[in-house]
Amino acid sequence: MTLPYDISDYKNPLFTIDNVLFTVDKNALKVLLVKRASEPFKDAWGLPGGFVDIEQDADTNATALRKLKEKTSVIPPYLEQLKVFSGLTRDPRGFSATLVYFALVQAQTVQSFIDTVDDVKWVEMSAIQAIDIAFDHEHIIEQAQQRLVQKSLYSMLPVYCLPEQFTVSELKTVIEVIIGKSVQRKSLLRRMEASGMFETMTEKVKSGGRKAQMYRLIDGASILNFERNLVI
Amino acid sequence: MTLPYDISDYKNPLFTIDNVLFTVDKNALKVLLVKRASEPFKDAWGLPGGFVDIEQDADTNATALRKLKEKTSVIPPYLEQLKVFSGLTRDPRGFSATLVYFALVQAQTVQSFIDTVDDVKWVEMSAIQAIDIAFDHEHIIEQAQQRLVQKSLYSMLPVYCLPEQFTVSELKTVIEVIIGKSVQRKSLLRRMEASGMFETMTEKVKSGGRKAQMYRLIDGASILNFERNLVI
DNA sequence: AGAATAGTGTCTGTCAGACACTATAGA
DNA sequence: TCTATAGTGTCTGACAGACACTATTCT
Repeated sequence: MTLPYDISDYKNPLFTIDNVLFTVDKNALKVLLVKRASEPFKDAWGLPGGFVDIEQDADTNATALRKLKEKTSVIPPYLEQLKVFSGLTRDPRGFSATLVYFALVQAQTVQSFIDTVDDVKWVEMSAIQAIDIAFDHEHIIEQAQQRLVQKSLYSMLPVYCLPEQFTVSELKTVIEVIIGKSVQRKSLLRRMEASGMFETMTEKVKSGGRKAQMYRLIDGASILNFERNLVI
Repeated sequence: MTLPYDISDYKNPLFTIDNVLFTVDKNALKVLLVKRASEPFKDAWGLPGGFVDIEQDADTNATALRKLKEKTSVIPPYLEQLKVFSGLTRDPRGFSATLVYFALVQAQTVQSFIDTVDDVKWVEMSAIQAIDIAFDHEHIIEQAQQRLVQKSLYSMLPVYCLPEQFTVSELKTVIEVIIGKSVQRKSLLRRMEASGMFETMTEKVKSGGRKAQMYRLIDGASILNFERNLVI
């Protein structure tokens, strides 16, 4: 089928994909940064991303996942669009628009891979200011963090920073690290029960005191949005 | 400053902007559609949008507003990104990505302009299926509606479908049309008071019974997100 | 037994829903 | 006065926060 159109007829803006991949590790929220190998901002740290490969990627989600897999060896269990950042001045090459995705992963599953390369690293959010960050990526990371905090107040999104099986206390800690405030264990349990998203394992795990019940996300369960926020 | 890059080095996807502009008029939620003047989908109805003009638009928001102004003569008081829809098959010209914005406007302010042209019209959401809609725009409109409903449960966003001054009953009606469920007047008043977003006018307005208090958004007040949803 | 962590019972506070009540305006 | 709409008072219900209490495991 030949159509009388050609993409190159239009002067398209530079269109890219970037990812803000978060994890919680050792009681800190961390973001994945990549050392830029080429200009602009060569040798600065930036978000993992790149151009859509229209031969290879079914859609922009596929691009985001492909780029994340390249840098971490893993497909993250949670991915959603944050927003598009655009403008004339954010990229020295001219008008650009970058579609930013926001993703979560368990630190453990990617740590060993990242340890083998030196152009990819986890950076604690509290240490971001000290790093030379490319483009407007620092601003983008802030926005992504705000979204993560907000969603963690009305959903169980933080489970994606945990292994498949986890205890209530582990979930509690991850949430507290993300939202920066302590949460009542009781409130969490009520929500876990009400959501119907989780199932209990038959084995319990030792934890320094009484053995803890293990939970896991039920296969295919989608993240439920609660009708109230946790109170900050 | 010359850099060793050229946008045309990369085979960019087709990148466009589309708008889902909603209003509430005569107890119905309506969306603005435009008759397509050219292929693909010539003569079908679609969302108002087009290409970024990198000479003219400061960013993609500017593109969205420019396109909306072209079709309605008005800059809508509320605009936010919905999301990017992308893929190989959604546009016959090849891989495409469209950044969709979601906007609200008061029906009155644009009605007289729209009446003068015949390629722009408001369509009731309940009548969408009966219309020949271009691309995946019907799917996009559904997603936008879901977002509008959701946000209307925890914010006063629907005020942007009203004139500058309005009564509690008017706001109540607009919200009920959007979320498709009745709301307690008392709940609304509590929220209006608690939000601090509104101020009362000194004059009241007649309404068939007792005169009603008029309210308006305080200048520069931003939309507050409540911590609970209205219950559906 | 003592320390540490897991888990429960239950009271309070906040705010949405419900709905009866009062207030005011026009016919 | 009757009807229509505006606006208030106040009870209930859902659910988060607080925190004391019990349970279990290890040393």
